[in-house]
Amino acid sequence: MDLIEIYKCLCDETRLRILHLLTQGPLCVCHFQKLLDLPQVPVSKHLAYLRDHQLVEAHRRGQWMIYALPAQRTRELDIQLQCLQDCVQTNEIFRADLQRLKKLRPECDWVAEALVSPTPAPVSKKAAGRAPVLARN
Amino acid sequence: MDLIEIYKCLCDETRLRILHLLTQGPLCVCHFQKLLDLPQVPVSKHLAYLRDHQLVEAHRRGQWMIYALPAQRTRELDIQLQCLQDCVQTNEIFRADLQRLKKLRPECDWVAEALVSPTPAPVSKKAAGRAPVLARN
DNA sequence: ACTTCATATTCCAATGCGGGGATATTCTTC
DNA sequence: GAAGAATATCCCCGCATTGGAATATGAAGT
Repeated sequence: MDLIEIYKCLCDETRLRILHLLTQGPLCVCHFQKLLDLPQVPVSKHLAYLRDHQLVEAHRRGQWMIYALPAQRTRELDIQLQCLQDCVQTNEIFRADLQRLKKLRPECDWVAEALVSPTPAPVSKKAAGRAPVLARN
Repeated sequence: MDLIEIYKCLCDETRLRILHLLTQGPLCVCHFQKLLDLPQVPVSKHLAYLRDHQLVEAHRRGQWMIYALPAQRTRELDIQLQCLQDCVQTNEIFRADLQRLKKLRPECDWVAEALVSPTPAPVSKKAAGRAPVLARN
């Protein structure tokens, strides 16, 4: 049953926050590290979990992996994402996430552009001028 | 976070089916045994799980425990239950559950009445004439 | 080629949950 | 108060999931 898999993805706070952030647009791993204030490994694992269950899509651009909500979504997923939006409005944690995302915007806007670029080829360093630098793990 | 607990309750197929059935009205344990075709222990356990997380309420009436969706629901729960309804429309398993429930109706209508009865005192055998008899475990 | 950055995977220990069997509890009836 | 019906709880086992540490992969720059 598809629906169960969706709920399994949604029943973890970190994954919920990730999905919620993705409703605002694509992001890459390093952004999640900053936004969620978590080390790289758990972030990667949660993204892998979501990817394995087709709740997100991953696209490589150079050394970055860009994560986004799937372009084609099942009816269930669409409904659930909308529902999540409704539930989350009044929640402190998610509101704070949106605030942090707003501040991080200039640093991660290139992601959305890189994603729509017709050539999935690596992005040149210049184009990705705002590439983030993060400490290991 | 409240929302997470709700999702944890929803991420099991049996519990989803239980909640879905309850949206049609209150039921007691023996009905779930029949409707879900599961032994008593797992049914009781899932109901306990849902009860512990306040997704359902339990009311004793004589030797029966009647389970129902909570009279007072949080906004999140209301939204999620509505969402579940939407998602479930096209699903074979849940449609089949509704069919079985329809057939079982004469046998479990007394539950709803017992629940609204002003005196939470035990129901007399006569009033509960259709009381079910089930094999152990 | 070597280094560095970004990200993924693997290994391990801990935990939570589901199923089954047995048993306990609560209420009703006789 | 003893028996029986409805339900709950306990114990044990297996499995999925999670976090941390270490390591591997893949791409870019020099």
